[in-house]
Amino acid sequence: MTDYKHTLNLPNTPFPMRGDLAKREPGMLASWENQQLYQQLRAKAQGRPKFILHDGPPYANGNIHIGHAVNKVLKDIIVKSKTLSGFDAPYVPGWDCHGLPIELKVEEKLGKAGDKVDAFVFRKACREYAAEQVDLQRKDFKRLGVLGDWENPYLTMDFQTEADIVRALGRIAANGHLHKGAKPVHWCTDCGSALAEAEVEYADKTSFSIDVRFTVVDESEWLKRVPEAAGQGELAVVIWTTTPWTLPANQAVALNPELEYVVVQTASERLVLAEALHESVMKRVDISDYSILARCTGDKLEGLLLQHPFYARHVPVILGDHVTTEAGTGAVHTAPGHGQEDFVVGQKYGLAVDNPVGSDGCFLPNTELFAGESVHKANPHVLEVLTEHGKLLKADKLRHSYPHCWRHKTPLIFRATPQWFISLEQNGLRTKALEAIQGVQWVPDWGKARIESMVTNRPDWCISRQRNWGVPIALFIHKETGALHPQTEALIEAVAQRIEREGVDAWFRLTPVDLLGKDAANYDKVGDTLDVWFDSGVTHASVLERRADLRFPADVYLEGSDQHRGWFQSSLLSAIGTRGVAPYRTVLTHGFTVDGKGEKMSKSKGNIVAPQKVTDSLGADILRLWVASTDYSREMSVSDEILKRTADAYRRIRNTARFLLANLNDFDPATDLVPASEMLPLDRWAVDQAAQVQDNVLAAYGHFHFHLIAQEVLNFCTVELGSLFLDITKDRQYTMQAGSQGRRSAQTAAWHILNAMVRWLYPVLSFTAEEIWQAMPGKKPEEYVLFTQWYEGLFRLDATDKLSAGEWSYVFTLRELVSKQLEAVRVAGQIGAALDAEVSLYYRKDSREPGTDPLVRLGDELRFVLITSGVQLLDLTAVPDNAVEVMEDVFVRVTRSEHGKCTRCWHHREDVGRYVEHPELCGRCIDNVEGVGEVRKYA
RNA sequence: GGGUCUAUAGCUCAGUUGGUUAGAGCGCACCCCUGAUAAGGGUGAGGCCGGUGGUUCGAGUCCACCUAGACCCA
Repeated sequence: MTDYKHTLNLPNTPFPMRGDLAKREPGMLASWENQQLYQQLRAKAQGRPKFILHDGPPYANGNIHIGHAVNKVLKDIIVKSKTLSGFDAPYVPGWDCHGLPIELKVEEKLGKAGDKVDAFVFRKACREYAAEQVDLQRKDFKRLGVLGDWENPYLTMDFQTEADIVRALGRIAANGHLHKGAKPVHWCTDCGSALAEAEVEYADKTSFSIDVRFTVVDESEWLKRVPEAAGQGELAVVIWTTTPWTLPANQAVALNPELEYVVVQTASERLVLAEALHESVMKRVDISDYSILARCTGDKLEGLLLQHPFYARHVPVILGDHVTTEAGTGAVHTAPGHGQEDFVVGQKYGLAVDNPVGSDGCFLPNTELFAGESVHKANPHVLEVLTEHGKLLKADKLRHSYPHCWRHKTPLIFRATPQWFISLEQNGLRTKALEAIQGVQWVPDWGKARIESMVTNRPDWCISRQRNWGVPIALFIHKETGALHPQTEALIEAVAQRIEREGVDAWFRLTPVDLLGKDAANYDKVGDTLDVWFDSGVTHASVLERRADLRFPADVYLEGSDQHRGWFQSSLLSAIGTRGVAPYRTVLTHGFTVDGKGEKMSKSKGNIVAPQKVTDSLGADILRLWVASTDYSREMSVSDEILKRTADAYRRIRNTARFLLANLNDFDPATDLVPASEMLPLDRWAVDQAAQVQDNVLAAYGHFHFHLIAQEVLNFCTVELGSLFLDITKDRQYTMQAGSQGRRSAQTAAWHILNAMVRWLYPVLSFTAEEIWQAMPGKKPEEYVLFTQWYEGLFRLDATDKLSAGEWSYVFTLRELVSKQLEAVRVAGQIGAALDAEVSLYYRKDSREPGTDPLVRLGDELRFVLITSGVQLLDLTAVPDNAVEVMEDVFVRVTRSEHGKCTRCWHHREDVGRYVEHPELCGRCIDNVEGVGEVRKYA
């Protein structure tokens, strides 16, 4: 048997079937870095319209987790797709570098600042620690294939940035949003200091548990609202508390507006309690003989006045959702100076934030009855006083979980201390922010309602921290009046200039005389630092406005859904507070990453997927494809199975590209490209399909619907290419003469498709797309995919085409039906490959006029479309018994071909064996091997 | 406990303004090919559309409640 294999144009490519991504991606990254891909791109994109995605800074502590990876990859996809859309889309990554978590890490090594170590030394160590963390995280982010200005990121601890943060504070003050107030914080009386949340630990403690009467001041007012409450003895609302020492600071009693309350008549008095709790309370206070006089919901009682149990003052009934029926009486003693919830509800009602307790935990000298007593020891005295006034209904002890100092292990108290706030009301910040929210596009749209309700309900923003590692609240306040220095704006600028040179230490080093001269004696230098949310919140000023490659406002902010409370809000409020407009045009949100069951990841569950592990085993492109395949607007599930499916999809896409490349191995677009008008109809159809896919892909990139892209491209690879175009054109690719029009036409289609596809893929599969690009034949218009824009060489079928899109669709439907019949015959053992078979189609003769019937037009070439050795078109009247009706009045009969098999093209043809020179070939192949070559008109 | 959101085949996702037997790709099973070969082609089996009520001639789509999960609060 003669070997004709060398006469075929078989596919060939060095592009490997397996990506080996984990091993090869790092090399590609190194090469891009050497070539300064990002910097080159910036130069190329100079002058194009800008698209600014502003990076929300991750906190510079700890390894990156899968949520970070999702966030950065999504940003990268956006930046790259916008670049391919013709924008100049810079990406400047950032880090959040100040704050408590870093301080705590440094404390572990050095001890507390001002205690074991000097504050300046401490801050230096913090700066060094943060820089190390930035390096670690940067390495992991880069490994994901995220392209950006990694050598020149923004850090909130850059001197320039620190200075700009102070300036932003100055603008907020100048615009009248700053105010000084008090707020309850966890306070350790042994430390003499506030504690952060992370320094608080919970332990069991035995406390007093008391029920106290708050007697109604004016019973007639009460009866107007609840007439049935008329009865015997005093009328009192009962509260329950475990901290008797907070009663001197009481300012109100809170009820739940929707909860049902009852007035209970006992032998001697009337008590107001929550309906749901009255039985347990009456049992606790040992009263069994009682009846219910009246009932009403809490909202009916708002504003009524009660008598403070031992001071000569009246306190109001207020309403709050925080009141529950879990414990107590359903009426909550409210001391805004001693409780977080009390403080918040107190702000709503304008209650005084009274704090009669000093930093040493003793009542201040002017505290009536209790002056000088330690709060830890005052409880029995409070009980005595209550008893004297006849207000103590019941006293008991209770063991419960209570916050303690992590160092001293002593119980903490809540104590209001002076703090700086950005006021939501005093200069209309809330109203302006709510207005600005209307002008921003929120994606998904429920993000708008979410931030709206948060801005509507949030209390003033407490921006001060009593900490060392942070940007200072660089203000001077008058020793007597507490007012800001009249020259605050100028002073802030002077301080900012020093910070620009020396960092935040400049402030801590500064003595007031340096700036204020002899006026210094009248002013105090504020020692607090800023909440780190302020640092990151004002990056619209310290980064967007400051850097020449960026601009304010950003087009897009993109973060996890938790940032409606965090960065989206801190950025909005600070931008409104400094310049009156929102810092972003669009806010995109992504969901959190969960496991395969939809549950959150945790060490204890052992369901954590680490991005480093994925990149080191499957590769970054697989991780990126997973991100792109997942609908990020809800929770994003990852598991081993999901990643395995993702890797499957990747292989399909990769192999499709590989096969396209393999068929283009001898193709030079400069000389071999067939003009669109001269391409074969099937090839034009394939390009038309690609054009449709491109429309969808570009629309999806535009709407940030990346998961549709992954589906679209995979489907295209599988169906239009794998099942149809590539399978059908193999015959032409392999058997026709290398330079024939039929083969060059197929290659031209493959060329167009590959050019389009490599760009669709790039934003997601950056490594693989670049690898494809490098493997493509011909002279490239650009060295890197990212330097190009979406491919414009695709086209749609039009009226001049020999077969319309609808006709192709009909042909392929018929092909599917024929396949089913082929399968039946194959399973029956009569054929193996489809080329072993011949097909007869029976249908109405009147429907197959040469001009109207696409099958008749295809003629003999229909056999190539069906990949069978022969096709006969016959009239319905001739249909034999063994034909199968596959659609109405269309019958198919599949038979095994009786002809010899051409060893070259594998078709079974009548003329095989007829030619002496080549007894194993069909006439078509002989023509292709040594004649002028076959001509194809359609497929 | 409150607010916001989610729930469609084993997996990832489509399902227009409510309208026929709920779709795709992957995976799975089986068959074929061996000139894409740790590839490729074909056929097929998989869904009480989270649950229960309701509105409607008609509900995966609208409403209420419930369950599970996520985020933010408390």
